[in-house]
Amino acid sequence: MTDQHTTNALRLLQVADDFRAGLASEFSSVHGISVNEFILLLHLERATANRLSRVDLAKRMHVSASTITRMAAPMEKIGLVGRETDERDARLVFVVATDAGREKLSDALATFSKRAGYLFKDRLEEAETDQFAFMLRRLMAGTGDTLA
Amino acid sequence: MTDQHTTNALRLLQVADDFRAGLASEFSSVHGISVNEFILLLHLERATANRLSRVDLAKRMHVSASTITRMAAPMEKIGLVGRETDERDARLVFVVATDAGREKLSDALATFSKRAGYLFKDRLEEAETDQFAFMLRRLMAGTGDTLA
DNA sequence: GCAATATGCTTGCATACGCAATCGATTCGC
DNA sequence: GCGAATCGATTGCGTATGCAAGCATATTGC
Repeated sequence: MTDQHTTNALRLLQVADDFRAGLASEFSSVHGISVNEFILLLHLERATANRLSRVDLAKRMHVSASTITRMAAPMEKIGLVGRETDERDARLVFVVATDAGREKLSDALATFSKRAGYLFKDRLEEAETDQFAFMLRRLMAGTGDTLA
Repeated sequence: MTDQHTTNALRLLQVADDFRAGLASEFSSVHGISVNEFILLLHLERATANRLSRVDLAKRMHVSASTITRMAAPMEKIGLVGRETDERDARLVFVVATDAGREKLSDALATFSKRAGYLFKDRLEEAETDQFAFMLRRLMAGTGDTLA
């Protein structure tokens, strides 16, 4: 009826949703940011010059460009990100991480790693962890501009 | 800097998001339902008597009870689910899959399986697929009432 | 038994998001 | 060079969702 691939996909979604839900709760109460804001900051950190254009961010995050515009606005207001323009192309508006933004990311990343530890530790052997990483990387093949 | 667990969690979210995004697109255009509506139907199918209370669905789906109320309304209107009450407890309102709902689920499940195939086929060996399933199942330990 | 508490569901309000239209800026065709 | 097409960003509108309040029903404490 349901083949192994189907089962795996269902489990993948389930595990990811569970993890994200727990993360959202702790991010909200401890760091005052959403998971998507965390991911936005993470993309900025890993980008050259700590900045990315809005459409670039949108593509990487699977959201629309308008979402980036609206997500960046309050983050600008509280000083997590700034705004820069391109000298060559006046259409581009970069989102750039500020020092406060990088610090917030660092704090949130500690929470993220802690919860990642909860998820994997005691559930996978060390060799399995490596193998899991290897398999996930292959599943991401063709996905450009990933975070990990 | 970022340990293996952190990397794996990031990749897990990334792969799941990618898969969900592609699925949402095809579900919307081909079957006229959202991914969450599909998952709701899937929960009903796997429940005894093809029905679940709203709070039960909410817990399983990581959404609030109000979301279930609002999600079920249009699905009732187009005949995918029905409404039943409990004789013992008048507070309970069950969401129950109709024949049309089960048929819709069956169609959507074919699409789901096809895309699951795209994701895993040619990327994991058969032995790895089994191992992936095994690892995912351990990662779900403690998560009650799963779909797979 | 009855008041107090808990539970299930719904609804008002606020927030997050996508799509389509729009505007300004750039690039292309010729 | 210049009009046409393209591209990046923003905004209006509709939809989806969570939280908190409200309401009806059950359960519990005494």
